[in-house]
Amino acid sequence: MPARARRTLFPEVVIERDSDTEKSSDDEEEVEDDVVESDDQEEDEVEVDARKVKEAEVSSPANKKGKAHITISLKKVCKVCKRTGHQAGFQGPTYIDCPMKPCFLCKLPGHTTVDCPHRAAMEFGVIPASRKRTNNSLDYVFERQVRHRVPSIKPEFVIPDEVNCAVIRYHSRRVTCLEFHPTNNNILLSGDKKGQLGVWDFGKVHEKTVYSNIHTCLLNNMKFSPANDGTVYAASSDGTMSSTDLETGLSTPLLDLNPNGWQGPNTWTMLYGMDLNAEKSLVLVADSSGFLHMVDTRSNSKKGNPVLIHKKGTKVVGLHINPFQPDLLLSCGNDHFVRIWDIRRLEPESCLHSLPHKRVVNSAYFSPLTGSKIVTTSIDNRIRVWDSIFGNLDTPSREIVHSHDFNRHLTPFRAEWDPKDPSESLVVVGRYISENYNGLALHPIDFIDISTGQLIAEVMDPNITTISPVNKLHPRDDVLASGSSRSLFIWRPKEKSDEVAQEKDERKIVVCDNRKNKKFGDGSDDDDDDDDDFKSKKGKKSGKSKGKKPILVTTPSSSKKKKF
DNA sequence: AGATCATGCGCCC
DNA sequence: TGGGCGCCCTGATC
Repeated sequence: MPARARRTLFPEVVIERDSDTEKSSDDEEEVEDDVVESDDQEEDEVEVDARKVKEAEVSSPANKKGKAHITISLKKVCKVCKRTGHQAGFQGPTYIDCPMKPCFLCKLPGHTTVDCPHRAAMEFGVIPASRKRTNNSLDYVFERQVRHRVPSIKPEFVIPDEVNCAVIRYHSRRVTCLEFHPTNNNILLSGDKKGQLGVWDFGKVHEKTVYSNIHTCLLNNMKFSPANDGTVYAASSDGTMSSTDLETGLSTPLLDLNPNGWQGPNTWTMLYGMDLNAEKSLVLVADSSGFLHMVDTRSNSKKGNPVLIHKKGTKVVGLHINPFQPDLLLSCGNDHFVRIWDIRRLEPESCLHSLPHKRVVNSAYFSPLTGSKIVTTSIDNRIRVWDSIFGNLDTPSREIVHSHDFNRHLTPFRAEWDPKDPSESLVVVGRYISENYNGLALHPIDFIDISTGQLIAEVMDPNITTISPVNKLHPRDDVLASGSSRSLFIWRPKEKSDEVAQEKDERKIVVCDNRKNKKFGDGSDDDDDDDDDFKSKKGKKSGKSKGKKPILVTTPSSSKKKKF
């Protein structure tokens, strides 16, 4: 597997052990504080031998209030653990870990990220559950009613792996969510941290609209109305849930949890998870204090009282209605739990199942066709899979180690199903950790077979050096949409996008700069810019390959895409 | 090129 | 139980 081969790209790093490192870290910190504000005069005095510096630090009686007596160049100090003798950070496109910290990927002790076995081949990260045969009535129901809907032969996966078109700096803040139009194959909706809603016709690359007056902050989730595909519901951190007409941009607030405006951070409530129940014409939204709210879309009025579905005071970040049995609701949140509910009997403590996680859960989804599997993404760097909601739910069927750490500046990662995969085993998820790809530090978007934990494809483009935490697969076409920082990208399978490119005389890349900044292009019409802008700013961590246009996308191997 | 900032969650007292 | 502090691969801007 090429992933394994990739490992050879990592230089062997031998770090000399500093014999003093165990000593008094408190002192060190105090000294450092002083160092930062110290005077310049003595700058030249101190010399660079790390060991010497160390001794100086420990022995110097740094006076608490006044000036420090010594000035030390911080160059030789590890920026992670503040110790000397090694340094963490990028060296070219390769990140060198701080050896004092546990593995950044699997979080287990005994090795650093570079040596982590999960990094080389993802399937090593799979922790299978012991096979439990319960033979209870739910198993029986599953075998009888659901099993036949799950195809036993896995189809070939088609991986959209080449950037077909992109909108750079479309949003003025990072992208938070994406949604494909239910009937128009070329429309992609995107929400951002500022509450703006983007409508992009990626078939005619230049056609794009941004509605900026719907919400005032983070657009956390949106869904199309099943009754009318011109209407979108959106939940926002401004505490409102709205219904918007895409044609006119007219928006109606259906729920406002902060009717009295800002009364301080303790009273402000935000809306996160949201989903719809078409049968009952309900919008379900969950807030930042553990409650679920329901709104009837026929009367546009609240239905019932809010129900506490997660620990009081914690965010409920995700809701999902079971596609096969719409009375089943899945919720997940910051209390480290995923819960399954029957919305006909919604009361606190009445959940059908609680699925415990080690850390905050970013997302939890039923499988898109039969609704019988569950995939969750948690910030403990694990994707968890339950193969059947009718089976034993005590432990997940598999845990897949995957780098999608929490970072306050990134939209939380979510593993998303491929809605077209009849075997319900393909999932996309962005990767946090970077890898050295021909001299570039890139963060790929991973396609994972959750039935085995195998990494099917890692999709990246040398021009996209930012992390892509938001990804969505098209419900009908072989298209992947991804949101990376403020930009949106549409990926198609390589062959196909070549055809499309030949057929069309369209520009693929649009730079949509919301600010009045001239730096991009020459101040002329945005739409006249092209690929140069696409590449421009990038390459911070990139080593060599600057000017050339390398192969766009790599997948582990071509054979992998086929034959299952 | 380097400094600055934005600002969520875990953990510790 | 709650406030305060610290943070490992960010990204944009100046």
